[in-house]
This record gives sequence, C-alpha cells and structure tokens, in this order.
Amino acid sequence: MPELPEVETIARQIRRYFLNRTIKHIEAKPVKIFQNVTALEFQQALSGKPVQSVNRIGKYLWWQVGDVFPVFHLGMSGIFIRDKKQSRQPKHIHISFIFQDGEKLYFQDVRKFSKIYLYGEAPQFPDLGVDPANGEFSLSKLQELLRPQKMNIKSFLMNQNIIAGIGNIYASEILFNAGISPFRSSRSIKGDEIEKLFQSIQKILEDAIRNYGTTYSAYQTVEGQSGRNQEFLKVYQRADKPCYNCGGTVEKIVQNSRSTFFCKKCQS
DNA sequence: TCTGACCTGCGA
DNA sequence: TCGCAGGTCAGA
Repeated sequence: MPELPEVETIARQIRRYFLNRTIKHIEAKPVKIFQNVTALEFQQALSGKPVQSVNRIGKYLWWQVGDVFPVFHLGMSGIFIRDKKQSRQPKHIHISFIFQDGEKLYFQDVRKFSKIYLYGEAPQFPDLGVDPANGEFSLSKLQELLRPQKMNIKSFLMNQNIIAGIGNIYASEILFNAGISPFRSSRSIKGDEIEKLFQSIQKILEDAIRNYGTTYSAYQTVEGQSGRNQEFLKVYQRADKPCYNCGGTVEKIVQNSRSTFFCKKCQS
C-alpha cells in the first residue's frame, strides 16, 4: 500500500489528532511485525508517555513518545485507524493505542508485511535515499543520482536507497507525466528530460498528498476515509484503456516482477 | 539482476 | 480456484 503520499497523509492526521496527547496504555499482539522489540516491551515502553512528535521520511513513520522512538514501515497494507466512538474493533488490529480520554488509535495490517522498531534515540536511516518531499531534493541532486545508474528508470525511481518514498503506483504515473519510457536506462536520461522528470516527481507526489493518497484496496486515512487520488491516475490500473493524452492504448507489462503501466506513444 | 517468500483478501 | 495486489529482503 502506502507510498510517500499515503504515509504523509497518515502522519499529518496522527499529528492533528494525537500530538501532545498521552498514551494511557497499549495493547499489542505478539505478531512478526515487531522487529527489534517484543510486543510486550513495546507496550511497556510507550504506556503513560506523551506523543511529542510525528515524523515521516520516505515510507517510514516515526514518533517521539517520551524518551522512546517507535518507527513504523507500513508494508503493503498497514494503516492507522482512529476510533472515537468506541466501536467494535476491526479485524487484523495488531496494536491499540488507548489515550487518556478513552479514544483509540489502532494499527491494522491485514497482510502483516509491516515492520515496527523501537529505539532509545531519534532513529537514523543511513541507507535511505533523498526524500523527494523535502528541501534536499533538487534538479542537480537528481542529475547527480541518475548519472551513475545502469538500472532502468522505473527501478531507479522505486529504489529506496536512491530516492525514498516512490512505489509502484507513483513510479508509473511519474514516468507517464514525464513522457519517459519505463525501459530507458537511468543514465540515458539527459538535459530537458531530467528537468521534466524532476518536475513530474514533485507534481505527482504533491497532487497525491493533496488528494489524501491513492486508495486501490486497503489504504484509508486515519479518519477512515478513502484517498481520492485514484480518480486522477492516468495509467496505473488502466491497462487496455485509452490514453488520456493521445487516445492510444495504455499497456501493462511486468517489469522487475512488478506491473508497469505506460503509453507507448507518449513515453519514449 | 531476478525470483520467491512473506501474508491475506478480493475479484475474475 | 487461481492469480494478483501499493513493499522489502534473502538467496540464487
């Protein structure tokens, strides 16, 4: 599921509803998503402490809760659900954060691909590439990143060690917007194309954040609503449908074991 | 660089 | 019933 725009939407909403509120207690199930901490240790370390900050880098979400720093990677189907009405607990809830007034924040992950870590200091992400939604990302940075890479441009965009936050949906959408074929090698992208690619990365991600992310199946916002960005996708999941740009046919191929959607006429 | 594995649910 | 799904990692 969640790529940068979805994780950013979740971060903003958790900030809006839970920042500076104290977690009264936590119920965490002993599932494999806990990496460097057990569910019990996680419960004990966060209970009774305030949520002091909520941050995002790439597809990672991390909070400061008193003197500890939980880190969440949401995998394919991880979401947070705010439960104000004390309604019946949905299925596949692995963590319930219960706040002092009884309001709950659930962490749900149907497919259990998410990963949760706990640190005693602010986490570092040394292997993560540049986050395209922060100030460090620039045209010259993109130029510098592209130059040495032999891999195809779709793999480049999705490689979290190079650029952190782009996944399969937005990689296809970015390349369509930039008019660049997904088969091109990264180092073959030159001059104006780099500028177009840079602008497309920013535009596609910003638009998606503005639309609260893309709901294709599992993803929903903390408020329990679907994102709206799926209404604006140009190629993703539009195989055999007419290209909005040229009227040709959107194609679907399997590339690096992932589906890629593109228009042969518009992307070269 | 590629494939399979990790999981569950959904739609064809 | 089967194939596929927004991610990542290990192993070939």
